[in-house]
Amino acid sequence: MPELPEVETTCHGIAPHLLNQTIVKVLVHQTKLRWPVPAELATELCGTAVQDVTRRAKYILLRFPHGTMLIHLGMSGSLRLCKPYMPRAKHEHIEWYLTSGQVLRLNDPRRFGAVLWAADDPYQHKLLKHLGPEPLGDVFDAEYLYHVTRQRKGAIKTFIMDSKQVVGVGNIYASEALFRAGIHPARAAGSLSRERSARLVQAIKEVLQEAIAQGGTTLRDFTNSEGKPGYFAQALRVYGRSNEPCLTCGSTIKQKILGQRSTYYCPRCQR
DNA sequence: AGAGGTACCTGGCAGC
DNA sequence: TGCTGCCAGGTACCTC
Repeated sequence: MPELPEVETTCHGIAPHLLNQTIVKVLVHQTKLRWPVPAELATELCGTAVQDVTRRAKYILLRFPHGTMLIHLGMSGSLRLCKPYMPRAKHEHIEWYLTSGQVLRLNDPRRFGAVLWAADDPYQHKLLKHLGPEPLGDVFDAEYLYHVTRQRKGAIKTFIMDSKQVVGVGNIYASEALFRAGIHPARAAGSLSRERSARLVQAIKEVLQEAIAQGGTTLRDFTNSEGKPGYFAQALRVYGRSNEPCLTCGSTIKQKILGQRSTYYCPRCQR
């Protein structure tokens, strides 16, 4: 579930419920996420208030007076606001009790997600420090993409999924953006012209913005912070459509593995 | 430096 | 019904 639009949707959904709320209690039921959940999380947060809720790449940042909590949803994570009397669901590993009477719960079946603590500037944290520009920001433009892809022989799809180059482009939206830009996913990144770089940047921004506007993708079970599904799944043009007709030209959508990830494309529209 | 592979983990599904 | 094998939206880290 969590690609950038899902994380943005989650962030947006939880922010009003968390801002200025004091943490009453933290319960960590499972410390084994991608990295061990730091012990100070359960102690240091109590009695302090959430000052800000922001996002950097796919990390959700909750700022407190004395540090920042980083939450990554990994491959299967979700955050949900509940009433304390609602029974804890399977895989709800961490609970943050708020003065409002609500509880924020982290559910993550595959446990690829992470909850970390940054006492100092979170942007200097090891995991955030080397991230590339935000895909929806001004830094990520045609000239940038053209410049950083020069001499690169690897596939363009793998390149745009590399968070050191640009963050937030996951497997689904990489396929979708390349389809919209008419670029074959296996094409060498360095072979893109200025014009095609511009088209790809535009397509990435569009596909992400549309998905955010519609509340994220529904694949198997994505639900936003209120438990409602996203509605972008129906807008996917190539992802998950192998052997179905291309919506533009009618050719058969192909699937191949690139960088160990399933990739979908139209062999006629994408060159 | 860049490219490619591996690891972390559970659940759902197809096929037998 | 139950087993096995495969696949899944991320990404840090390792080796070549």
